[in-house]
Amino acid sequence: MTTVNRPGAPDGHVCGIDTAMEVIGGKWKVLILWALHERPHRRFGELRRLLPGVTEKVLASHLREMEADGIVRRVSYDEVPPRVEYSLTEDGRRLNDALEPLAAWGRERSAAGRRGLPAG
Amino acid sequence: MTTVNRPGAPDGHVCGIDTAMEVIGGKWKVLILWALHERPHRRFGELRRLLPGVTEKVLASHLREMEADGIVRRVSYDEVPPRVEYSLTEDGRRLNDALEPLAAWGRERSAAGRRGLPAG
DNA sequence: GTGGGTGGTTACCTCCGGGTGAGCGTGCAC
DNA sequence: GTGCACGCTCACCCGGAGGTAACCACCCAC
Repeated sequence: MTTVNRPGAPDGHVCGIDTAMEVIGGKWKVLILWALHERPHRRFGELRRLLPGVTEKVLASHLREMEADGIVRRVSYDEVPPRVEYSLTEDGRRLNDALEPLAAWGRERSAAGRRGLPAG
Repeated sequence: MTTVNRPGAPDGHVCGIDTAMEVIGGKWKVLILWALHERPHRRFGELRRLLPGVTEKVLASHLREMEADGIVRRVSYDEVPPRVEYSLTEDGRRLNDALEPLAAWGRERSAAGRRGLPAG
């Protein structure tokens, strides 16, 4: 998603931002990242409860994509009932760190109470 | 877009990230931000040429939204032919700064050549 | 046997962000 | 009067991300 066909970079990306945007471009991905950052080794149902409104299908596909992107690690234990644990990879942790300034910006904006109002 | 109805914050946001994600959640918004960061006071047609593939409609609506979000300033000169200049507000500049680490992460990832491959 | 909890998959369907193409209103060049 | 450049706006359409709901396999508690 959000792939921009643009010359200038071999992979069609302009400035690294859109590379990152592709990775975090799912509706719930940053929240998953956040949940996994707060505490590593989250289980599927735990994540689902932490993200009220997400459906199993979407959560599962998001996690698959993030695993394929190398930012989430999935460990499945061969038990009954089945147990699966998700955690951040090193790359995922660095992505989360890179998101912190953005989060700070958002928090500032929320604190300032502006939610679509023109800036002063 | 990407609005998550979630308790815990008065505005339905969890951690500031999704506040930011809403603001930059358009297909071309980060690129507009980038173009406006490289040089302030871009004209409409200039931006269109800088973002090959964007349509007038989408560029216009993106700019309107960013203006409403207070990160872009729009100055219209009453001339013929009409001239409109776009620039970043202070908030927009800070947003761009907050995006830098993310861009660095993306550049690193591009440099590492991984584009969806599992992490090693 | 019925229900619950585990972590999914599958088949549909909805919704809206974004793409397409046209038109507008002005003045200048031809 | 025809066309162009500018910076849009409007009406329409499409694709895909995401939502809905059912189902699967397993075991335990009742």
